[in-house]
Amino acid sequence: MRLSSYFMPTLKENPSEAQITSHRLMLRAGLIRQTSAGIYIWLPLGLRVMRKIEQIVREEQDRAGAQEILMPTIQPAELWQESGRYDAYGKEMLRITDRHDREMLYGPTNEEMVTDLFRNNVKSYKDLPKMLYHIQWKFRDEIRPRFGIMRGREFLMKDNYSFDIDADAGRISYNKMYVAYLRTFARLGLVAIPVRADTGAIGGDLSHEFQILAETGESTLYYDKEIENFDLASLTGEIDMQTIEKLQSLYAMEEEKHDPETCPVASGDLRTAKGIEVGHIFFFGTKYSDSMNAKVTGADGNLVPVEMGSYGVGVSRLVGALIEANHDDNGIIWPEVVAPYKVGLINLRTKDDHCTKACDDIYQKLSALGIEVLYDDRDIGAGGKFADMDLVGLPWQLIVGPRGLEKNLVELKNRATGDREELSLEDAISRLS
RNA sequence: CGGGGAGUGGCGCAGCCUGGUAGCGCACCUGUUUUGGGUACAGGGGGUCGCAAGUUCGAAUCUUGUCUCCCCGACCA
Repeated sequence: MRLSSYFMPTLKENPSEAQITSHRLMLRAGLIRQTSAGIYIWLPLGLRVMRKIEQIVREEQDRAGAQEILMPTIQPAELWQESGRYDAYGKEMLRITDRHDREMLYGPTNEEMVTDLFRNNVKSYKDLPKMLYHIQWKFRDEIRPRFGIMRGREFLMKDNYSFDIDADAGRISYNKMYVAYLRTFARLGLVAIPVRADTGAIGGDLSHEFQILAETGESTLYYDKEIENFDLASLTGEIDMQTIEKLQSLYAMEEEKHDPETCPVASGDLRTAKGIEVGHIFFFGTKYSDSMNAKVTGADGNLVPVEMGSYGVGVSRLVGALIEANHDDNGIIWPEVVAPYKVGLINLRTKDDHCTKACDDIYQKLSALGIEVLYDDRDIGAGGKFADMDLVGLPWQLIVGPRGLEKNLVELKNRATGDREELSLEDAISRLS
């Protein structure tokens, strides 16, 4: 992509409304723009990052045996009246009336809808287990949206729902998602600690939140320091049951679940930290299948309510969380797996025909190799290009100017380490492929 | 919802107290210059001051109402 024609409105100064780093950088690097409190437009660069995160989440869901569907954002109130949550949910639910005076709502989550789908179409234990997920926009009318995308009112969430014949099978589905989450966050290069959590409005007795440690986090965590021995950011391979059991046996609690009186961990071994909740998994059994009459015929011929769980990942929130975890004073530092482009090609002298020719040539070669390149071919000063490229945070910068070209050299800069290397054109291209 | 702060060109801000129809930096456009970390100079375009009502000869400035945004708290799949 040529920057001269790309929509990437960067800001030199910090917008006054943004307090935390990720919010500031998302505005400054041209990832998002706010339209009203907690509601944002995703600009090209931000959308590319979100799509990449979404894809990693999707791949791990599929790998765990879940099947992707797409449910609507607008739901009929009847389903929620049936489960009893229409009244229970309160003002966080955005209620809408259509032209026929029918009560509708913008979905904050989809348990009711997916339970309805299930009961209408699945009748036998032979069709179980099933896991159905979608990646869809949600709306929660938060009392106070804040921190940019991190606590927005509209947000993109992956939510998966499991259906099993009994509680034991349900626990297996739960653990499959537990593993999928460990792998998902590890692939994103994040250390996400699974902590036991309150089940809140969802209900049930088993729940883990996946928390990324960050000072700007809204949750408070207490955990056994032994958890730090797990290399959580590296769990991208097969994860055996032993690891799961060990990890789940260690003390790790979200604030509401932590009780200093009964905590078994010695105070010297107890860590406390702030965390950003990026995932939350629940096993709630028959809470919805009972109230909504979602039953299947068991092997013995009797009808039994299905055992269910639900599993959420805050996809849009992860964009912010990744920035909180990966930045410096100059801007964002994207991990390569989610970077909007892999390489930023900087033409230091667009008016120099030789230099521009060389850059055009590199751009074509890299593009032909399938490498995502953001090519700064704008007619502005070198300083601005360096500053923008650092701000936007692409993993590699390929800096090309007349001075180096005289010696047939270009400069390759690693955004994360700041290391620079002078290479021949050919070597630079092969290093990036 | 309780407490606090703020709405003046795209962004950051000054002006408001002591009313006289708007200013600075950045960004933008033109030209020259410069070019390896936001180059310099000159010229230029753009706002009626969140909205409404009121006071006044006259309101960005005073009064009242209202909307929006931000921060702290409560809240929170």
